[in-house]
Amino acid sequence: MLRTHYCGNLRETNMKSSVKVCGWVNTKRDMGGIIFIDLHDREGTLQVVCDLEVLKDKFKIIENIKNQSVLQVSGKIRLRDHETINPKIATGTVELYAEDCTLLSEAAPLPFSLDDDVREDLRLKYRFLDIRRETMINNLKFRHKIQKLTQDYLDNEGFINVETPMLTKSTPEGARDYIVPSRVHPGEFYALPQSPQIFKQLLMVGGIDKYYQVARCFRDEDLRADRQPEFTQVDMEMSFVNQEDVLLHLEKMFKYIFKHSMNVEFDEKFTRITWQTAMDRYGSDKPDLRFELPIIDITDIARVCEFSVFRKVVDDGGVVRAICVKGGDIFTRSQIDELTKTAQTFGAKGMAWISLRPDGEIYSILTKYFSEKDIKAIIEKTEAKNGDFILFCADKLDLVRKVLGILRLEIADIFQLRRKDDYKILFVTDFPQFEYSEEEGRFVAAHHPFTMPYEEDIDILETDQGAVRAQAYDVVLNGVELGSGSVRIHNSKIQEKMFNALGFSDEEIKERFGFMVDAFRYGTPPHAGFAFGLDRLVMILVGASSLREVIAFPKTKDASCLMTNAPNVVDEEQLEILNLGLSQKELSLNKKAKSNDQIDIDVDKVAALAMLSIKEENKDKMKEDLLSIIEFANQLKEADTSNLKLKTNEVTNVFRADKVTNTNRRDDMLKNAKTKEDGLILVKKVIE
RNA sequence: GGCCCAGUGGUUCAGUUGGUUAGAACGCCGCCCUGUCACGGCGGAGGUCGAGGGUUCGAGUCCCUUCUGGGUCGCCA
Repeated sequence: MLRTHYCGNLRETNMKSSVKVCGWVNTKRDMGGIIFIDLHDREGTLQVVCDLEVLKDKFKIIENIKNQSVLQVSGKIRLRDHETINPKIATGTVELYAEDCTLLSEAAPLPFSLDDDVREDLRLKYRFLDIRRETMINNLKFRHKIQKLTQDYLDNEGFINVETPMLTKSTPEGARDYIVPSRVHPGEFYALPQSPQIFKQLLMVGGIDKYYQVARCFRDEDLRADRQPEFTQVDMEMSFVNQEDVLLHLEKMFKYIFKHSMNVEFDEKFTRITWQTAMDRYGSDKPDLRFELPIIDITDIARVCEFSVFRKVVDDGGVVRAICVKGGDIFTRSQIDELTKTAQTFGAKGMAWISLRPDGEIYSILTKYFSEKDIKAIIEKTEAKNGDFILFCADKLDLVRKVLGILRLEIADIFQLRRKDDYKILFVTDFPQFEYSEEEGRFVAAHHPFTMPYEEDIDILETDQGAVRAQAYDVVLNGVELGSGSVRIHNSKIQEKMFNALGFSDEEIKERFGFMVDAFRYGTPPHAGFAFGLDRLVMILVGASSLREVIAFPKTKDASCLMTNAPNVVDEEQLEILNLGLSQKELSLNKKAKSNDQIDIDVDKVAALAMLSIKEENKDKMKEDLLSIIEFANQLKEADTSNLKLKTNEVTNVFRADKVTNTNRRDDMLKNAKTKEDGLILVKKVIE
């Protein structure tokens, strides 16, 4: 047995017992004849006392031990003298008096300190070390807890955990898919699932009745702090339920999770608001209700006011809306400028405002455009009092909603109304069934094409698509969309209408989800479901500002992995097996000449790489350098370096910086490069 | 694809209107120390200032290009 206890779990109750612990050496305090070591494992830190008199020969192991080495220590747990108690650690009242020790693994100096805040790229490159930090371990532990609580809840409610395929078919109407080539079927591809949507519905047809899965999902879209290309959803589906049943289930589930993970209880029922209300009152389909700050429509006042800018907007079919900020008169000029800048960033032409001074004076650039009557009407409508600040946005409906929605959040931040330990969770219901896609010039499914519209809206499915409301709902926590779900269509006739409304031809229906339409002919229960992003929930609950803090091995902004260097180039043989070829265009577009890939030295390839790394407009300028690198590459060739591989950025560096004149640098690179083995880039000649 | 921010020994940072040999802390290496807990003391090594080009008598500092990472808009049913 390598150990009897975790370091972090030892307490006074373990006094005088013989224990064996293993862990990483966090710090060493060497007093000469006695050395203190903070030994750390996932449960915490324990002070180990190493006495020369006791350890004898083994003492030199401790004397020479490097930070972060892995050490096994056995000995007795002793109570610390009162004055040597360390209140900063949980084990602070005890210490391990070492009787024997073994160095299990020596550690090289770490590339960064585990105590410092360190550059993101370093953290990701050495993620295995980054995870060793207490906060990361705690985040992952917490994530596990949330996942387990969710599963416990669903298990208890009679849900069955079923796995669905990762290699599957492209999902309709969604984000871009990650695709996987098939060796057996040349020229054909699987898609990685964006969600198990279709499969879970087919499980309902199969009679599973209540299903859940902690499912990995993939979307090939650009990343954000709260968006990773692969992420985890807790996915569920139920048969013989309506929307109300699902919402009650979700409410119960989230209350269970919050109670047992955060010790947070929600006394009342979750707030429910319709999408329409959310958009009008808060300018967002995921409103943050930790504060109110509602958006107020003053279009009617604007229509007849004396300010021509507002009037014109209204005449053109736009709206004018306002936010009244209680106590907003304290805004400084630069804060107002910031708000205006935000409004403009999101497309507003400007941001009008009125400040009501505490003494009742009205301060605004609008005073000269507005009549006293207008201002009075606005103050009345927005219920503004002395000391308040009213800001306006006038434009098309969508833009006004968006801009005021964002300003609302920014204002809340100024007043620090978005506290991390405050949790407001709500349902947004009655999403529109369709939204108009400018890009495609047609209505597309707002949720997905299997979403059930309200009964009373079925008649207008094909005639007034913009007005159809779906039985679709989101769960929103503190302004973040946690997840969404819907009642599904289980009636072939309605499904057919839906496809028609979306403009699918019979051919397309058959090709894209023929199997599903077919399956629904054989007895489909009414069903509905939901899925929420596990990563996002955990992120919010641990108070992190990026998903990377709660995912063990996340990707960077451009969806690559700094640790493994994925994605990378595969060799020609693999491509051949898959019957894949890369076109010239792909080669120069997909930047396989990325810094971390490596290449065979070949005159053409080096030249090609050089060309790839230069922008078109700079090519003439760089021509001379290009000749240098070709010369350099030739020299390498003559030097019999057929197995030589270099990092591509090293190659470009050579050609840019050294121009083959710095022989020391070149020799260094040769030495360095020979030790690198993997990687092969297929760059064809692109200079013509 | 657009916009914004950052890049200075291993790490975190400082670096004045452009001006001697680029500093500090931690870490690392060597020596001393039997009650420390971010131990302490003495000594030492370590830097193409991300890269290239330009302006200048002179660039870490100004300009252009480029790489890397982050944030954001578009995008994300």
